[in-house]
Formats: sequence, structure tokens, C-alpha cells
Amino acid sequence: MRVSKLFTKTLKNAPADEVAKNAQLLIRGGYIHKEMAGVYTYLPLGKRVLEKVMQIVREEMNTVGGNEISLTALQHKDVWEASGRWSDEVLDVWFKTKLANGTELGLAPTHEEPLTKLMKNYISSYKDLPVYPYQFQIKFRNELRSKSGLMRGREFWMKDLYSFSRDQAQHDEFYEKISEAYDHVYERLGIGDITYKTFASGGSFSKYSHEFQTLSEVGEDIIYVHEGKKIAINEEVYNDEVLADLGLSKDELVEKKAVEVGNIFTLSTKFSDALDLNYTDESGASQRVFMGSYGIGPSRVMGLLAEHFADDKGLVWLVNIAPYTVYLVSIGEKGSAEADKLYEELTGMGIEVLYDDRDERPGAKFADAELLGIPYRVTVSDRLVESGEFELVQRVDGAQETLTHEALVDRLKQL
RNA sequence: CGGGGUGUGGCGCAGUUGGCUAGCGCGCGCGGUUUGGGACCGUGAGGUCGGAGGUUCGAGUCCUCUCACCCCGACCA
Repeated sequence: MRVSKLFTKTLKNAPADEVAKNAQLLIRGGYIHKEMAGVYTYLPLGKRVLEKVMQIVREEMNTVGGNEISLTALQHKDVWEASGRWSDEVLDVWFKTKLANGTELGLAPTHEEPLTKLMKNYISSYKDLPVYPYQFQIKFRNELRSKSGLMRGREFWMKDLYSFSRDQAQHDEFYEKISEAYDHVYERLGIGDITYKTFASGGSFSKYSHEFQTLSEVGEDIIYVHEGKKIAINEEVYNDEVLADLGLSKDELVEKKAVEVGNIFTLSTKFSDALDLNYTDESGASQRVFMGSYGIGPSRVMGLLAEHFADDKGLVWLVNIAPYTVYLVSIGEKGSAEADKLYEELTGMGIEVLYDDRDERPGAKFADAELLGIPYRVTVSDRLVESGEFELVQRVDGAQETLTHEALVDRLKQL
């Protein structure tokens, strides 16, 4: 992509109504635009980052047998009445609306009910189980107070996978598998070392659920971390009984602030009871389907990554989530001619290049490269053209190298 | 939803005790000089001051209502 063709622009100042660092940087870089409190538009660069996060999640979900689908956001109330969650008393984040004929609808804040109902069409035998449909979708939640930029929106992207198993044993097996898949996701997102599988309250059907909590000063959750075992306990269940269960003592644990970047939850038969989702076992008897739900919020994750991977100059994306891998800067006339060629060449090789072909001074281009956080900056100037060299600078540490064309291409091929 | 605060061109801000044509910086257009760290000079365009009502000879400045946004709390992925 040529910067001259990108309709967004960078800003020197962040809007005054935005306090969260992630939103400030993302808005300044032109990644997102605030539509209203807790509601953000993804602009070209932001859309690419969001897609990269989602692609990593998608690959890991597919690895454990996920079937990607796309459920509807508009929901009839009847399916929610069946589970008792249509009432605002029970679920207070509903956005409700109506069809022209007066029929009440809700904008889905989550999808257990509609999916459970849907699966009645496809699950009838034990041979149909287990099965793991999942989707990426915008969830609508009428939060009393949204805040922290992308971290708590009223409209946000969520990957929600649901497991349908024949019994607790089959469920438990998958629960462990997806827990590992989540580890892989956070590893690939670059936050594996600061993300802890955290014991949290399990609701009425299981003793615990697990949250994946990433350490962050802007976190809303308090967790108690065991560094050695790489696990943590959410403050909501931080008590003697839980400590005893896990064989931990208070003096081994450290209190930390963290952001919940995912959760896995045993639902048991709560929704299959409500919506009558059954299967026939080998003996011909009807049995309830055993369920679990597993969420990751790609938009929240993107906010967290922006918050975490940044310095005083701007964002510092890792290669696998950066909107582009290389920021190509041209300086001078000869430099521009050479940069044009290099842009075509690299793009042809499948390298994602953001080419700053604008008639701007070098300083302005460098500053934008840094604000945008593109991992590698390649500079082609008149001066370098003379010596037949290219400059490669890493965003993360500013490390600078002067390379021949061949050496440069070799380096970039490996990213 | 309780408490606190803020709304003035795209962004950041100023605007005395009400006073006459609402300013500044960035950004934007045009001309020129520049070109390895967010250039400079000149010249333009762009706001009716969140909205409604009121007080007044006169309101961005005062009053009432209302909407939006931010922070703290409660709640929540």
C-alpha cells in the first residue's frame, strides 16, 4: 500500500476525550475512529491488525477441530425467554429493538441460546458428537460505562466457540485441549509470558471456570499469580478453600492487575436443558448434550497489544500482528525512483509493504513510521542510491544496518 | 446508575467583570524556497461557540432544561 493512497492521516495530538493509551495511539495513527463512547470504527490499518489477531485465533481454533460459522446479531426474544435471559433483570446489557410489525428483537450480547437452538437441527446421535462451532462476531452490550478505549466497548469483536459433547468426560478432554490452544494463541500474540491461566468462579455447574489474564497496569481485574506454576487465582475466588484445592499458599502468590483476554467455561447442560438439546446414545436412550463456551475478544486483545507494545514514539507491533511488515521511506528523486522499484519487488515477493511515497520531508516520514509501529523501516535515499545501499532500521530497538540489495531482500524474506 | 468534570473550524487550545468584525497553533488549498529527524516565507479556505428556551439594548460569556463526552465508583468479556 502506498501512503499516498491511504485515506487516513496521522495526528500529532490525540483527541482530548480519549485518555486510554491504546485508543490515543490507535487514533493518532489512523487505525481506528471513535464513533461514540465505546464504539470504534476500524480504519484500513486497524482492520488489518484486527484481522491478523483474528487469523491467529482462527488457526488455533481450527487446529482443535473448530467449525467456523457466522450467527446472526438480530435475535428473536423467544429463544432467550427459554433460558430466562431475555429479562433485563437477568441480563442487564441488552440492546433491544423492534421489527416494523412490533416484534421484539435483541442485538446478541452472546450466542449460547441461538446456537444451542440451531444445533438441534444437526445433533441427534452420539455419533454427531463432539462438535465445536465457533464464530467471530460483533457483540452488543449496553455497558453502563465503557472505558479504556478498545478494552471495554459497547460493541466489540468476539471469537466465541461452543463445545457440544456427550458427557462430562468427553467435555473435559476438549476443555484441556482448547486450554492449550489458548496458550498457543497468546504465545503467538507475543503475550504468552505475561498471560496466566486464572481460576475464576465457575457459575452453577462447575467449580471453576478459567480466565486467561494478561498482566497490565490498565487491567480491571486483580489476580494472585504463582510465577512458578504459571497460574493465577482471580480475586473473586481468592479464599482458603480455593488455595487448598490448588495446593497453594498465600505467601507464594503475588497480587497483580490484569486484563482478561479470554475465558473457557463449562456450561454443563444449562442451555441444552433450557432448549431441549438431546442426542440418542448407543442404547437408544435420549441424553442431554453437555456444553462449554470459550471466548476471546480480538478487539480487546488489539487494545491490549497497542497498550503493551508501545513506547514514547508510538506503537511497536510484532511482525505477525503489524498491519504491514515494512515501512518503505523514499528520500529525494533518485531515492524515489529506486524505492518504486523496490516496492514492486518486495510486494511481488509477498512482503507486506507500506510505502511512504509522499512528498514529505524525511523527518515527517520517520516520525510516522514510528508512530504507526511498523516493525521494519527501509530507507532509500539519493545518498544511498549512490553507494547502491539500503538502510534497514528495526522499530523495536532502533538497530540500524546498511545493506546491499541482495542482503536486504534476504533479510526481509525471512520475516 | 451515584459522584465529579468538560463541550468554541478536522485535532489541540485562548476568549477578562456580558460589549461591537470569535482568535491562536497544528492540519488543509495556492505560490515560492527547501529535502536524512515532524521545514520556512507569503497568501487563502474553514467555526456562530453541543442543542433548545430564557434574561438583556447586547450572550461564547448569565439562568433553566436537554444531549454528548471524560474521570472515580458500582457492574461487566
